[in-house]
Amino acid sequence: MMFSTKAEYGVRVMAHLAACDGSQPVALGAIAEAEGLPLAYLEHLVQRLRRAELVDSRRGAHGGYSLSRPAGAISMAEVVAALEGEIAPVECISADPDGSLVCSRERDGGASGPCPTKLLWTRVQGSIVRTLEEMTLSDLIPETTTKRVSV
Amino acid sequence: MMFSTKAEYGVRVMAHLAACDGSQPVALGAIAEAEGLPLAYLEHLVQRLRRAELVDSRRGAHGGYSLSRPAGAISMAEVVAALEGEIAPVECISADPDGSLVCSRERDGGASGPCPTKLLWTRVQGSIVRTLEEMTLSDLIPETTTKRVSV
DNA sequence: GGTTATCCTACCTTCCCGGTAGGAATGCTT
DNA sequence: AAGCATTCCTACCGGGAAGGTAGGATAACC
Repeated sequence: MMFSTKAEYGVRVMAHLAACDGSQPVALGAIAEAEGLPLAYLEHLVQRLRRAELVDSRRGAHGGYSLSRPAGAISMAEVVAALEGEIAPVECISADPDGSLVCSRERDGGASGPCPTKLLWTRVQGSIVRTLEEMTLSDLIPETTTKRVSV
Repeated sequence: MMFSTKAEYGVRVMAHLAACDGSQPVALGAIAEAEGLPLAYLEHLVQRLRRAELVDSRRGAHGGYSLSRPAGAISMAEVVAALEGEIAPVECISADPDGSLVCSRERDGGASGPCPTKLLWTRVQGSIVRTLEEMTLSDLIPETTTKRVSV
């Protein structure tokens, strides 16, 4: 298992929101009950989604959460990144904008060339990120479930 | 970080073996020292590789490990699977040859259709497995390091 | 004002990762 | 045969994170 339940649960919440009519916010309690997940735990996850500006929140009675954008405009890469953090298969590949972190293999001044395993992990990372970016929330909700209001 | 150091270290060991002349086994202690990794820990990992029949072992003096097959015939998918176990991004996708495990969303008799998030995770899994299967150990070792004996 | 909900912080518990330890088995070498 | 090098096996352990709980503060609606 490579992703934690943060991603698993969080994606479900997003899918649930996408499946609902977005005209009014959905209370997290309703989602928790429908999905059979602990409310208190979902609260943590949805906060991440909110800070990433993927959902809007309304407090108070009849409050809840709603997608900040149409489902088709929210890539799964954004969702997973918000929940799980940076997408990197191994520490070797962990983001270093400044390139400070090199595989321990590269410490020796690069005489032996770059870490031979780096190629593998960058490719794996690339393929994961690419497939996540190719999908949006709207790809998760079957047509029948989508609001057919405007039909 | 999605893969543990088991995969990271184990792949390094395999890459090291692939880079060495395979005519005689390499002691794990030498690899541990060269890669700067704890020997006692590598022993665990290399046992997994051995049980998966990816490496051959020879005990006693001048013993060690060697690839069981030419590097080009060992896919990285095999290596990672041996080290990390089944490749599944989330529990939802965890292998059930018999299909017994369904997402909790699918418990309700499937009235609401299959778990909407399943599509996402199966695609992610597919892309990971595919890229791992496309690469072999020989892709990790630069030409210069490869034995140019038979040239 | 009371109710409904989000928001925030702190805590707790269980699991597994990364690593250690110690020895038994095996095979060279002398 | 003795000794050494190395794999093999089992057990153990400490720390950290994941998964989850608790309690209250804040905000909006009625």
